[in-house]
Amino acid sequence: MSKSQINLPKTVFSMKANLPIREPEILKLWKKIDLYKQLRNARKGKEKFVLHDGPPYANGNIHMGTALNKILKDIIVKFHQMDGKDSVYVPGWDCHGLPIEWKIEEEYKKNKKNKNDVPIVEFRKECRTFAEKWIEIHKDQFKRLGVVGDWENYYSTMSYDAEAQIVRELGKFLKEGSLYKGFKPVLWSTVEKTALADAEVEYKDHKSDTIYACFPVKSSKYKELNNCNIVIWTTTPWTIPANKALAYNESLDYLIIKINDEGNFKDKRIAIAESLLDSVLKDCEIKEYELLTKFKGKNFKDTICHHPFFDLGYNYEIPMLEARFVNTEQGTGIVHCAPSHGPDDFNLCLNNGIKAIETVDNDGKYTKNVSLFEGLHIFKANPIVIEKLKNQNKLLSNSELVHSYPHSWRSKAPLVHRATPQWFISMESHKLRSKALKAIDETTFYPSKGKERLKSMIETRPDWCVSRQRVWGVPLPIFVNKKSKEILIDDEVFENIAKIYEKEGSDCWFSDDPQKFLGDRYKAKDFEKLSDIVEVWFDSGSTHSFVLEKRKDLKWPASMYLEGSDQHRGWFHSSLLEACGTRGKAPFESILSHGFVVDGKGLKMSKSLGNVIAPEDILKKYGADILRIWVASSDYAEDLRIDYSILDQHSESYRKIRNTFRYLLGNLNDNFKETDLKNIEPKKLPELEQFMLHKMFTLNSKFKEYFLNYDFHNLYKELLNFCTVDLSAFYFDIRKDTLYCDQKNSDKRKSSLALLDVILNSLLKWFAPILSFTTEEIYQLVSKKNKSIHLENFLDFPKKFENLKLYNKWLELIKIRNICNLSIEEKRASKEIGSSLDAAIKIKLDKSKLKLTQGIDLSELCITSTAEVLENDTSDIVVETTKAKGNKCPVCWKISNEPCLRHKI
RNA sequence: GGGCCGGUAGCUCAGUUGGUUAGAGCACACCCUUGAUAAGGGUGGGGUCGAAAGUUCGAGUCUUUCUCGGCCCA
Repeated sequence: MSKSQINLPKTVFSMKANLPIREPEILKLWKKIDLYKQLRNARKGKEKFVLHDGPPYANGNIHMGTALNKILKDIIVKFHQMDGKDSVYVPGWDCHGLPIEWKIEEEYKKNKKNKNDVPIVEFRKECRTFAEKWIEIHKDQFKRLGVVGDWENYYSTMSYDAEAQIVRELGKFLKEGSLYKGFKPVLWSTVEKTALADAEVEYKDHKSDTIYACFPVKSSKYKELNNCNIVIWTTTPWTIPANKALAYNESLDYLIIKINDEGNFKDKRIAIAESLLDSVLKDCEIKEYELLTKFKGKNFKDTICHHPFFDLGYNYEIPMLEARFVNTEQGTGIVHCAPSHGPDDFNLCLNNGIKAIETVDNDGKYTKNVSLFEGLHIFKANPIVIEKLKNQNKLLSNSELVHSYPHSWRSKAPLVHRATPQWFISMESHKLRSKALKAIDETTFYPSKGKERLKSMIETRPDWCVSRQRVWGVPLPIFVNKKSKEILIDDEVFENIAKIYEKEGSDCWFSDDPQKFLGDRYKAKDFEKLSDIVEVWFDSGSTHSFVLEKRKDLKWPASMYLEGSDQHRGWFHSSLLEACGTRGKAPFESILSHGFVVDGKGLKMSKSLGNVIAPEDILKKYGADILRIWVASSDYAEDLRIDYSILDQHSESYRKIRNTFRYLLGNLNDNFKETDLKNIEPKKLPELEQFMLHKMFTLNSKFKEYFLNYDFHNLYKELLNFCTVDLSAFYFDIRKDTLYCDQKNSDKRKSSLALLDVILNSLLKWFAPILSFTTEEIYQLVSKKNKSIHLENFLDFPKKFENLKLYNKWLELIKIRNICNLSIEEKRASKEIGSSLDAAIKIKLDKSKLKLTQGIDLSELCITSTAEVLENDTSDIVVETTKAKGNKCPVCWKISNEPCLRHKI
């Protein structure tokens, strides 16, 4: 009977979210209305915010890191869009490179097909098809996360115009003269037959053969060294045939000892570092010896040795060279140098006029430059080197050592340093380093620590090696004159190549007549055409040139680059260098870097630990909005933890938010009236509503500040607390009585409904960038405009909502309310009352507080049947709770001796 | 092995220039409600701030060492 008299909430908005089912339907809607196009139209001519997408590699399913990255991007893009900007997002993919080549080769192996039998062009086509396949898969996976972007017109590094522009960019470096041919050892995989990029190298334990070998002194200015043997220690015996020098440190102390043990080395004199004496004696099992001389390293100057294989035809001089990198951590204090097989060796020898030569070929076999070993694979050479040293009586001892050693991340095979011709961009010749450092200073970093990280890398990095000896990439557009050995530098030729690529892609470089690229002014027979390709970091480092600059809907530089913190050495780094080299400026105004996704304990996800969570699992179990909450609520400046208990927690928060919306919709009966906030006159509303408007005004200010600083975890927390603390436990709870039990047209009820409208509107917009699906679900329900929530703007809260004086007064009232709650709870605990409406409270306040309560119904505020306010002598707030006496109104359940004023029965 | 960053209640996070008994929400426990109901309200128990030492009248906040974790590099 009484239920018919009250206004209970009614809405079609269900409590159960069912996101995994509902979200795909919303995706269909976005597709149907072509949301991205509408977003662009809605902001035509407005200030642009361009978040330039760092291209993921088109290979394999997305993981949590990718999902985090895309969601974070999407949240930021949506924030700026709702802030009134033309917030453009063009997704892209990185397509060239080794991992895809490797996949195709794997397939060949499965099908017993030999890669060398396949024409390059055909192989490249397969790579392209492979990348295309994964782009499509990625696209669907990213869309499912709620990411809105120009999916139809995405960019890729393998598109013809991208390949063409990459050639133009390289042309700029060539023309400038900062791209040069160098020759140096690079980490080489004899399995993949390629040089490896830094990012492709992983260090793990490896068992190496170790040897102590003797280099007899041929001549020395320091007479004590004559007839002496210089002892070296190495973990790579196979590099001994390539030895060209020995290195010492002039500041170290060295010893000459005479071995007295019986055997092949009896009476032999050896030189080693003093501090390594004990370990050498132990390793070489030298028991009896005589200390002859102690001397400073500088005495090694101008000493010449013989190669241990001198008698086997290695009859050249081995000079001893001073080097600072020699230390006494391990070995003998003298280091054997093979300029073809180590960067330190290479540089030291280069500075002393000893050139590196090709000693090992692509397959890892010794070349004809290495006598006795030609054709032998280096990984099979150690025993032979050891055998020959033994035969020559130059081997003091040999053993094995497990140590950290570079391996290929793909094949897991150990790598070697091997001298190869390579192409470099100089950091110094055209001041690239200083240009880049200046550009970093002009960039805003979120978090700020990113600036130092990138800076210190640029400060110390060597020249940029941009060549790779592979096939799936953009060919280096280089012709070398056969006679003069000079590089052909001609804008017309570069542009001709670019034009050709724009039409047909870069495959033709490998198949067509070179004359096609040279044009009429040069003769193909005069030039050697390079077959190297450009390393992929140059590809992605050039995206700004073929995406930001070329597309009319974008701008250069981008407003923001956003990637994982590893990209300080990756995309941030290569983009910075490429743009500074070609344009003198960074291609970005700001950089946002985020941490890595780790498990609930802070450990990295790995198959072996079994702690891997895939985005797909989360979408199936929770839905994208929960994942988006996880992104928004985590502090991306650090690593981001995730596991199912964390997701459960966010899932609970989501329900709280959803029920907040449900309460609003229910009381509004799904009739949302969009009111212009400017038309609301706070002074005409009850104080409680005024208080809430002030709250929302300040919340909105904080919201703006947080979002402009990309401080989402604090922003989300603020919104969540508003829902739980200010709405659910306070405003909603108090206003239930009015909303349910007042006459439909009572002023107070109408005021409250008006506020509910404002709250609903605000929450929808505040949450839209994060809860993209749920806010859309609600907006479709209540908006009569048939348009997406994401097309809306954030609300502008008029200054008149701010009322600090009233706010402070109400903070005092809330303090009183809290004390009342304590008192009521006591009576509840002792079972005297149950519901707070069973209570009648007496509140004793001092004069000043008493004054505050004038015109305030504290029974309404505390949700009790009655509240009596009395004056107190002290400043204490004293509350006394008793069981309310009288009759319970069957409608509003308030207990009173008087008949209910609102509900006359 | 080196460089950088980080370790605050079970969880996600606040803690301004070092200064009173370290905060919030969630989770948990108990109670109430049954007119937001696989909802809602109230109350409460949880940290000594990764560990140790030091500087200081006073340190989560500064220094050093150690430890654990992450990223990068070798």
